[in-house]
Amino acid sequence: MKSERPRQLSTAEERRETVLRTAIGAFAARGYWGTTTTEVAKAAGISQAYVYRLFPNKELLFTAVVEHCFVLVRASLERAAAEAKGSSAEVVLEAMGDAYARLISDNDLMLIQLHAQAAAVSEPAVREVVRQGYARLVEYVRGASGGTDGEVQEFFARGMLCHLIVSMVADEVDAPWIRTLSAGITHY
Amino acid sequence: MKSERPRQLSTAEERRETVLRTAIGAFAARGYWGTTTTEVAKAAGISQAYVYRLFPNKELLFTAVVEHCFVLVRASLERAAAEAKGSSAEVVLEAMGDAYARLISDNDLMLIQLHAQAAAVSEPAVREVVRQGYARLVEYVRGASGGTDGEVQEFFARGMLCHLIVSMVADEVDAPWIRTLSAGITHY
DNA sequence: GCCAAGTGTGAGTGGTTGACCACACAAGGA
DNA sequence: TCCTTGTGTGGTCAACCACTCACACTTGGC
Repeated sequence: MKSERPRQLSTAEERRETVLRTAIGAFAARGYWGTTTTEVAKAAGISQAYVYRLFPNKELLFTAVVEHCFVLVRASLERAAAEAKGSSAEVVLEAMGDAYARLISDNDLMLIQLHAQAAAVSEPAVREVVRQGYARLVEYVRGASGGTDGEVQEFFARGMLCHLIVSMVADEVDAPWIRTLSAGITHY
Repeated sequence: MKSERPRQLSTAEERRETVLRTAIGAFAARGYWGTTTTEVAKAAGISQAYVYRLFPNKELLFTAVVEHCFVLVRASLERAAAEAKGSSAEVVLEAMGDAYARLISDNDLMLIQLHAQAAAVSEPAVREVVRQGYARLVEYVRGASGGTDGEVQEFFARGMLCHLIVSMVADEVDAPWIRTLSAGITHY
């Protein structure tokens, strides 16, 4: 017979997905080295020991989270590109930029990208995931928009500028230099 | 009588400067949370205990290093702007970009900026230094180049793109997406 | 030579971290 | 009912971290 609640315990796979989702918020604040596995466990509502049942070690946990974020970003761009299909490269890129702005309105997605970049410097496994992530992203943006190399490059340059603005919590500051940096960058 | 070597011990001020200089290399790899004060001490050739005589705590040590890096970057841009004085905004900005490319050819300067950005997210003291640093940088670039808001913005956007390229150690990879991202970015 | 001020370190301290393991409990088929 | 398989945790541990302190050595003025 089927019980009322489908299950009392989750399957390991379900738990892994929960951890992946909630760990974004945990790692977003202090990145790879500054975030403890206990914090990740608390965010997922499980014990710290169980984190190590689901992931072999901290590095693979982090790389899985980063990979998951890249998937989310790509999915968001795909939706935007689908809606703007058939338009000029400029319009498609603008739609993608807008989708990105919406996606990261809670900032955590973007902060993971920033922290992944920082960790990539000295952690080869993270570097590989970041490379793969941007490789697919760049090729997807190029293909879906049909933009030139220059347009695609500028698309990502603006994305990186977003990281800077968010990491400085620029919306707390009102000054000419901030307005210059964030000109034309939508903020939801 | 005057001894052969002017001094056997350094003054505290000299030591502080040594630490500031050498700590750039130490923090460049793993950033604020991933770098231990022991590593900083080793890079400076002093004991870990003495680091704490020269700086009250790790946070103020790191912010001092970040501040020092901003000073170096600004000085480099100033030299470039002085040489290109009187030219059009485009030429001055190009000279500055080239100077920046030369300055960070060893990558450590840039990596400190990246790690400072990452730490700024959750460390208010670091955030303040980063804000101040970019505030002066943006205003200086605007003033010295006479460029429009858009030109200045693009100048910094390209700088951020540099951070991404360096953090991924992109020069190890040869692929279309890498060439798209790093098109026109000088590499010494 | 003496002494006060400054430079520098070895040897810790308390607290935290990533990782591990024995064990308890739930599920569900035989 | 029993028993295998899988879910989940408390308790622990060695290693490590930021930070401290007592103490030794140098310097330079007298």
